[in-house]
Amino acid sequence: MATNASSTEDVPPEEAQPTKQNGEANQNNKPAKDTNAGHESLKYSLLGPSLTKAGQDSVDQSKVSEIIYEASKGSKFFSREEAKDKILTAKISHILAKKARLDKLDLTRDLRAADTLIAQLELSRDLTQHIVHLDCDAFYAAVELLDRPELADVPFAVGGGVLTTCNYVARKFGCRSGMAGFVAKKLCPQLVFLPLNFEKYNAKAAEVREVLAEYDPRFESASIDEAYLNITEYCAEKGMGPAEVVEQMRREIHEKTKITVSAGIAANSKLAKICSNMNKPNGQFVLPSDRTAIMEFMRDLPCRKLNGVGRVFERELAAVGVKTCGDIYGQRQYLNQLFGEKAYEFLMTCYLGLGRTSVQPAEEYERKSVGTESTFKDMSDPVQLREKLRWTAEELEKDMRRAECKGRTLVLKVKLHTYEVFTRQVVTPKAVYLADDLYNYSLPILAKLEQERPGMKLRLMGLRCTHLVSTKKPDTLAFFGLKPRRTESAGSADEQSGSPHAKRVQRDGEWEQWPEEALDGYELEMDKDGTSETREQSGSPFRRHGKEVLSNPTPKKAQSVPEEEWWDCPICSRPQAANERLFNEHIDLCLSRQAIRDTVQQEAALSSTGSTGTTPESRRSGSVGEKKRGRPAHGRGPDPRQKKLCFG
Amino acid sequence: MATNASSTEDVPPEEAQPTKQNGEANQNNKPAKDTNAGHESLKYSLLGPSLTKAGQDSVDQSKVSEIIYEASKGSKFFSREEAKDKILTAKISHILAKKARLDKLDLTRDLRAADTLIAQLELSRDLTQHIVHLDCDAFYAAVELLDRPELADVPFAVGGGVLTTCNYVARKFGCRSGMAGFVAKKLCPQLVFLPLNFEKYNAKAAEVREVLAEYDPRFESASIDEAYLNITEYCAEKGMGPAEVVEQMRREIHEKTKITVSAGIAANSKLAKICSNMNKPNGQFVLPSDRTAIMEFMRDLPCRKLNGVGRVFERELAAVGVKTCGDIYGQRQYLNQLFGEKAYEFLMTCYLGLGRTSVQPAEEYERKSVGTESTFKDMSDPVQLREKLRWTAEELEKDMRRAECKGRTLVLKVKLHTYEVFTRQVVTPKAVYLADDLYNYSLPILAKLEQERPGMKLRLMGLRCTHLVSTKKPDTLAFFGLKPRRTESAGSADEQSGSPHAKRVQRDGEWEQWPEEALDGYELEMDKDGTSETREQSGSPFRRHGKEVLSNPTPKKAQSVPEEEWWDCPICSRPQAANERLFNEHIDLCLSRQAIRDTVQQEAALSSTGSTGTTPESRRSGSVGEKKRGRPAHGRGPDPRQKKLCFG
DNA sequence: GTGGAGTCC
DNA sequence: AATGGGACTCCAC
DNA sequence: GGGCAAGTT
DNA sequence: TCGTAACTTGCCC
Ligand SMILES: Nc1ncnc2c1ncn2[C@H]1C[C@H](O)[C@@H](COP(=O)(O)OP(=O)(O)OP(=O)(O)O)O1
Ligand SMILES: Nc1ncnc2c1ncn2[C@H]1C[C@H](O)[C@@H](COP(=O)(O)OP(=O)(O)OP(=O)(O)O)O1
Ligand SMILES: [Mg+2]
Ligand SMILES: [Mg+2]
Repeated sequence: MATNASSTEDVPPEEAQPTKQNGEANQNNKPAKDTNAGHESLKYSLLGPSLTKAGQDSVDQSKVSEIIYEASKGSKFFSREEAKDKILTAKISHILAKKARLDKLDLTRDLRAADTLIAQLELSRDLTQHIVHLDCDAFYAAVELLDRPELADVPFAVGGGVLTTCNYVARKFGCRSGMAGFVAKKLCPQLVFLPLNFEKYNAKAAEVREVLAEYDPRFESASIDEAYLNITEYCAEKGMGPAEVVEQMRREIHEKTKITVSAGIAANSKLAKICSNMNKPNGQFVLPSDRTAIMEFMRDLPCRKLNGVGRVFERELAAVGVKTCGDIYGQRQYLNQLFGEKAYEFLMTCYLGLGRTSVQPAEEYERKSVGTESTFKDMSDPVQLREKLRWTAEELEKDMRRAECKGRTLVLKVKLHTYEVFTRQVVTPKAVYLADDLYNYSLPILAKLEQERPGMKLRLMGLRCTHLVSTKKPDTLAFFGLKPRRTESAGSADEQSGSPHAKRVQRDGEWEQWPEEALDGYELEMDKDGTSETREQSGSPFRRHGKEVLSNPTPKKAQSVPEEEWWDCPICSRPQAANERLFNEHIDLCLSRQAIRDTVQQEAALSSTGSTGTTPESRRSGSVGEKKRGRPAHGRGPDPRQKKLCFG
Repeated sequence: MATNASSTEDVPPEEAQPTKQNGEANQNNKPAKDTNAGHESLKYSLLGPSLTKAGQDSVDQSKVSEIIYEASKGSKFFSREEAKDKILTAKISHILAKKARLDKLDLTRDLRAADTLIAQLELSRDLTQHIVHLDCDAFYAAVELLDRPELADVPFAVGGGVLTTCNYVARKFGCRSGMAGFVAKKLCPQLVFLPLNFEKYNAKAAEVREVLAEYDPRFESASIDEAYLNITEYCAEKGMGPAEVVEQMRREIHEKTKITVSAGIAANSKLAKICSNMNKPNGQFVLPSDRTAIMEFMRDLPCRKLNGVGRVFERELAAVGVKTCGDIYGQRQYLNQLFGEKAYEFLMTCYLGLGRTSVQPAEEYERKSVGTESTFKDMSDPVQLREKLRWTAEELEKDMRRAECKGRTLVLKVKLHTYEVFTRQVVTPKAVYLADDLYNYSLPILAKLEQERPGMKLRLMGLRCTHLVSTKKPDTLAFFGLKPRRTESAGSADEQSGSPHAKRVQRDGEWEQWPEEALDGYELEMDKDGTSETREQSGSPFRRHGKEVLSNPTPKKAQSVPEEEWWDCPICSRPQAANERLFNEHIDLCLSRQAIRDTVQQEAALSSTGSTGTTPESRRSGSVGEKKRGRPAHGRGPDPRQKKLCFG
């Protein structure tokens, strides 16, 4: 139990700087402290990705770290982590070297560029909106607790092999999301394991959203247990303050759903997200919409708290002297060169505490991929692998049906027994979704992989479709503002096995049952003392905790919408609004689809604020919808839930 | 007469590289070749700014250079040029040093950024349009020749102190635009000097434009003697090829106006501009709208031929190994760091041979400044200087009346007897244009300047208004497409001495006569043997060869336009369309005028192609006007005549 | 925003 | 003896 | 566009 | 009890 300096807090270890001290150590030809220093960062890494985000601390991280380290030592997983840690350490010293070389250069240009950017960004600051980020407390655990009230005071976790979450009792022991079950058990031998019940979580999530819609009908579901709301309008109408509104909302959620939520209230979504973690669980935090208050808040905020900053980036930043967001300013002249344009701009907005002030329903975003993957016992037999691929393809077909789309490229993913991951993709001659197609097109690349590494032993296989084309009718949904969901899609346009199969049950995110594959059935039900050790079954078709795009529940009145006519694009076969000009525009667009897509994307990235790009979609907006200032009704933009490092 | 290597052609001298050779020379402590090397670049510089553009060569530049050098030697002007040359040489060695330091760095990121940019730009290539650049041959000279046919075969120039142009006979002697008269006389003792007659040039220019309107009613006047046309439509309608059309057009111009023009035909305006110089005079050149043809054309094109590349940039580029546009590619990883974002992007588009394919009438651009300046005998007496300032202010008032605008900031410019130039500006508490105001507001900054440099001796004084506010009614002119000019502006909105004084005579660019200031009258008429050396009088109110925005002549039918109503913005006092939404939008905008202006500007610069910014103006466009593909009816954009290095 | 430099006609 | 005038853009501060 | 690393829930 | 699954973005080649 090495009680080294600064290891009782969840702060990252100091980077071993190539200083004189280190040089001296090398002179001795004996890296005395190096073994230890190596452990430092590795141990920190082993703490897992969800470290600071979990909210509750007051845990002796050094003990936790030690236990995890001991539990992990020697495993293949550990080796892999070790290797990655080495690589990262090398990468960081490379960064530092580059910074040193950069220092010899004249950086005034970069400095001024940064200041210009800051000034420009500052102009875009909007403090007029009240954005709320809501996050359910220990969500899966909370849901499970409703059915198992006796677990209220005992530490328990949801998920077996890896914890998806655990209750706050368990967190006191150091248990966290993403932690291996057996490690958690070491940390907390009394820990109870519960299996996953996605239906329940989805149903509960729907209940919560039901309440949210009253406060902002255009709220944005950011994940199964999170949402953003813009309550500016609500506050104005009701003559209430934001904190007051959120208290009421949280009370109402608690009453109606019996679960507790935490909330952050701030001028933009990035800040709100950070704030929702401040008073977890069952609390809320208001960051005043005041420039200096925001700047001070950011100044002392550890970078790791930022939404796009994980273990790796945290270490890299710390190495160049950036630990808090306030530190960013002092290093602004390096950041572009060291970390690239995107990260640089992201960090700038973070330093300033800027973020999105728009909030848009999830169904206005375009899903970009559908996939499935599973872990299994090490496998190298080619026949078995083909069986597994077949099975994976069938799983994927189900998901594709549910998603109502096909894919034009197929990605095969494998993880070796060493935890090395490889992916290989093919573009299919046509958009596919049937298991047969998925299998037949992915088989060759699996074969090629086998050839590349003969006798490879797999622990995971996955398939994913990208370059999706929707088979849903309401492709242009967003153009006309929030259209109610009952499209029912009696489509004849894309007859190719049109799968009018997927009917959604209203508002609980369920769908018609698919024939449950009878499989390696571990239908485990863990008892409370956690003795019956069963492998988690993650192959259930209800395992979704990924992308499930549901309409926001309509709060009161259902608005009526005229029945539109649709024309199908001969190129992409997506239905289009029956308007000649628009249709032609779309075809033009489609003809150089990818090219234009890339261009637009890059442009959007370049021009940070306001400018709307050139797609016909964006051209269309502006005539209908909310005229609420600062909350324009966007057409399908990028997915704001994702923490793209880009501001906006 | 030093006949040094490579001095018989108009190529710039080699930069004295800081190579070993140079280092050795320094060891000798005797810069043996340095004196010579210094002369090289200085002589080249003395050749004047309009070197390669003049078109005709086959002149022994070494002789010319030598004569100019000898004629200039010892003058204050020469000293100043010498000093500037030194500074530039130093700057270039600084650039080279930076490049060397850059070489120690990892430039793969910059390299890839450049390649990405190239790819992106390539996507925007539009080869579908036929753009023509027309340029009158030796324009002023050609116009003068019509009245003096006996000068056909004798070398003559227009303008006294400095030649504005000269005929092609004179050019054989090395005479050029911008050359000092006395120098030209040394080069060509027989040279005849003619005084300027701006009325004639403007009238003739209008005649030419009359013809142009038949071929493209939306042609763009780029200067008094140049225009861009998009003849794609015309070609299609008439079933003629571009070369054929342009031949016909040039023939027609020659028949109707008796002057000859040269033309370049290419896929975009940048290329067309270059091409119009290829077969001057009275010739045309077609660059095939074929990617590889264009790339090859650019590959061997000296950078100096590019519209934004002058003497200085040419030398800087040559120093880093970029002499032709093809050379740009090899150095692309350095260009951003060495020359800045704008120059970098500009050079990239040049390497690719890309440029604007849009052409828009001049009246759709917004003038940004109005000014006047004049050179005089060295003057340091404060009283005289005040008189001069007073006179300048009065000149400016006239120009402001003609321009129908006021200015919110005032720029005083002085040139010392040493040719050093200084400017000082003030923002006026309100928009001004009256001579009294101009004088009273600029006097303090003149005084301050006098204080800064006691006893300063001036050779030039100028005043310029910027941040203009128009007092014309049709502020929103561009929104409704090309509106005919007869606005007549019986304005009552801005009553403050509304100056309904400026009435324009139709289509010849003249305006009502202002009381001619009786001044130091040198009403010179030079005789053909050029013995009577008189100082050019440039103070005439008809001296305009600057910005005179005239409507394109309407080719056949005059379109009728409904009489609009105008509301005046309480902030900027500019008239606005009488539409409540638009008006409110405008006011919002005005309230944070500068801030937003800057933002938009920067954004426009950032997002290179297509994206349209966020001003209400730009939002408005798109519903009316040409639906011609690739020729969108723009709202007031930036002035494309100006060679901003930005691609667009 | 200010001042200087470069560019073009 | 002696080197223009109007306008615009970009950059560094 | 392919492959991979990183981040988030 | 034996280190998840689904999804996105960004960088590099
Ligand atoms: N690494 C993970 N893998 C799979 N599922 C996860 C993972 N992390 C979280 N989840 C699931 C389970 C969580 O209950 C749910 C919401 O996550 P999150 O909000 O981050 O934590 P939490 O709601 O469980 O606790 P809290 O928000 O109180 O910290 O998402
Ligand atoms: N410094 C200057 N350089 C060039 N032209 C100038 C200058 N000052 C005034 N002008 C006027 C006179 C020109 O006739 C007119 C058009 O210029 P420009 O087209 O460049 O040359 P040009 O028409 O005289 O000859 P050409 O086009 O045949 O080379 O602009
Ligand atoms: Mg949560
Ligand atoms: Mg000309």
